[in-house]
Amino acid sequence: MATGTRDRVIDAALALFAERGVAAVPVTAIEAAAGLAAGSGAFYRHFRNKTELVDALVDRELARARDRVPPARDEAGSDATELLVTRLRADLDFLRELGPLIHILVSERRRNPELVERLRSTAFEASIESGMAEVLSLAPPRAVRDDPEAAAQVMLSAMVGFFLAEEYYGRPAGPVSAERFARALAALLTSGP
Amino acid sequence: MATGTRDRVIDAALALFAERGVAAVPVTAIEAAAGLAAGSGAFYRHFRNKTELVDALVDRELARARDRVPPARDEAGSDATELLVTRLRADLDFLRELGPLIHILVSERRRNPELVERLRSTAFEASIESGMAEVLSLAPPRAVRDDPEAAAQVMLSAMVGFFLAEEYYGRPAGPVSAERFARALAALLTSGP
DNA sequence: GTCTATAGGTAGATAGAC
DNA sequence: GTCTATCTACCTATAGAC
Repeated sequence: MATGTRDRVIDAALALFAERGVAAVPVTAIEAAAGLAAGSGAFYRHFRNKTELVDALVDRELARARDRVPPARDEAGSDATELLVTRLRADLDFLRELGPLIHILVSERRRNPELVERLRSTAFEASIESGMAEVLSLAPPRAVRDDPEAAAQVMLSAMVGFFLAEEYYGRPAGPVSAERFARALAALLTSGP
Repeated sequence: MATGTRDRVIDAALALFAERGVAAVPVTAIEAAAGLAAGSGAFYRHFRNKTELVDALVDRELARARDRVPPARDEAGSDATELLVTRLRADLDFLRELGPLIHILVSERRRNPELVERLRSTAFEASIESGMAEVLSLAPPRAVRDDPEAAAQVMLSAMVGFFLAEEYYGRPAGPVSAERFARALAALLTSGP
């Protein structure tokens, strides 16, 4: 059916865009990957053009990310550092799931600045806010209490920086594993006077 | 003279690539920006093709970055946190200077994986190493002493994450300024038991 | 080395049969 | 809705005069 094909096209495009970049994937390749004849204009029965496909793809994937249910946290028998390590690991897994979408958003930022602003004013600010609440709930050291908002941005920036290094280099960029990284970050944010 | 034009072409390309992305800039636009007639093949007297231009550009800019002389640090009357804040601010300025090159490297990573690996095994690992030495020299808290390598990667990741958010969003992404950010990060890395 | 002119290729998008 | 066929636009790269 029609809607089935439309979603197959989006699925195919998502995989191809993540692997090669939006600009480098011709519509014909998307058609082929979606089970349509390459070079037939079948694609254009579902999207006016490639730009509209990217918009639909980003909308669909952002909505999917927004609807994600955060895992309930199990506080039994854990100290503040352990609780934060658990959260950071979950956040990193979430970032990894979003990897393909993130690459597309980065490469499309010039074509769609309005989307960038939407993302900043929702995802970014919400992350700072929830990070601040989380870290303040964990008996934080003075360096965090002095400026919780800045500490939350340090936490978010470190996570994003670690994730992007992993993605960019195609593997852990150095000898520090995700586990070790999360533990070091959590220790900095929860230990001290 | 010949070499003069070649460098003008690289300069023009660097600016255009940073602004629009490598793939979106036709050779004709580079010619125009370099003071050559658009559509004349004058470009091809200096580079075999666009790929070779990108390679030359990246080589030149990486060498320029490598040859940068780090500013001597003035330790008079400063405590550990202040010293680190100063270093972090200088590092952020350096990242900002490298902005155009970084965008190009990111967008070209699929076309030139060998360059990515060269960058990882030199710039990334050197940054961790020097960051580790720096932070250990500043009477660090236990969280840093426990795993200095991981703490150094937290520092590097936070800096890169902050910088990239600024670049991606086209302005400071949140209410936390670079100054506040550097101060919070330095406090986390130098205060505590 | 730079120009005018152009060949040749690739990708976006449409027309019309089925 | 999907196909075959094709039109158009743009871009890379070359030829040959100056």
